[in-house]
Amino acid sequence: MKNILIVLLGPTGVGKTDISIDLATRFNCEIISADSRQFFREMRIGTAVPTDLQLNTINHHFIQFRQVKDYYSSSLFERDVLELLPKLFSKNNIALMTGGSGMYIDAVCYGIDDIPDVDPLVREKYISKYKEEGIESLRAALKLLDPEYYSKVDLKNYKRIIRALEICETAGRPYSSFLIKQKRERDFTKIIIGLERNREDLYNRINLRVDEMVKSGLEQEALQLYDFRNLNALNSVGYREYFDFFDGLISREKAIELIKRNSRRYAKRQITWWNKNQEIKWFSPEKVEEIIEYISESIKG
RNA sequence: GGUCGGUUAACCGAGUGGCUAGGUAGCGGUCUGCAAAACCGUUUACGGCGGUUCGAAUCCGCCACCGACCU
Repeated sequence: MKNILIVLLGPTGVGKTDISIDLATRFNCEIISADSRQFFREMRIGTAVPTDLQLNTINHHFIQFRQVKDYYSSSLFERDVLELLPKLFSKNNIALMTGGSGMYIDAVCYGIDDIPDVDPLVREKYISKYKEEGIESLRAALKLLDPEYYSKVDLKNYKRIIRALEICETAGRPYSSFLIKQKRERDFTKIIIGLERNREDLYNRINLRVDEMVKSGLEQEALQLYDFRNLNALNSVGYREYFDFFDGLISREKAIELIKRNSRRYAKRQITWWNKNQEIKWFSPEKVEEIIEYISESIKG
């Protein structure tokens, strides 16, 4: 019997969590969360982690298993998921992965090139270089070390340039030489389900959900994480806006308004990411029966 | 009824005769390691009708609407 990974994806607020519970119950499988912020145990309200009831009903993996100070990446996620899957498949040939982090999902589904780990000090060096000398000096360095990538990158995006530079230095060869971009074969079948709603409904849901998070104490949660505000994990919608409020830069109302806006934009970016993936079969979250039917058919076929 | 001020894109808002202000929201996109990140692109509007002018958002007249004050 072949192993199957059902992937349930969709923009933030579309309704993935509830459906993932339905599907996991129906197919008697466990859930792998592919949400780059739900990984962190200190971030609960702002990342809309499943309820305790949901977590108790279905076995979840990769939820709140790291601390905000920990380093984690899509590559580590690929490794960890591929390590976990055989264990899940030994119990049942179906597993369900759900989430909204496009790059993490792609890493599991299609693989990601092997690129050496970077010494944090090297990274620090280039970050300082950027801060002190500006992006122009980064460009100049990249042009020298990796002209091929230089001709392709977005030269205004300092993050991309820094990444390339730190790899060049660590490996002693151009970053672009690592970018094979070959899809990896997987020993399981993927069934990729996308959830979509019309834009207006989605945005209304996002706005309402933010209000609910606020009622549930998002401000308090953010306040507790204030000391960690410079960590990458906290450079997240729902937290950084509150940090600005704590710093007196904006009003509380403004912070909440910005959380809504930034969540909407995030959702749009997610949609854009998936737009070009022809493997995704899209459904309305209202049509759970159709999704189940589609999965059942795919499993048989 | 009168006097004055105002009416600019979804919103805010600058612009006094020719040269697409700007901002925000929205929309579209990029993407191989902290990705809920970072970055890029984008909407040619001047309340209505006439007039002056080679040319009007800009000047003139009338009308409509909004606001303030007067009666």
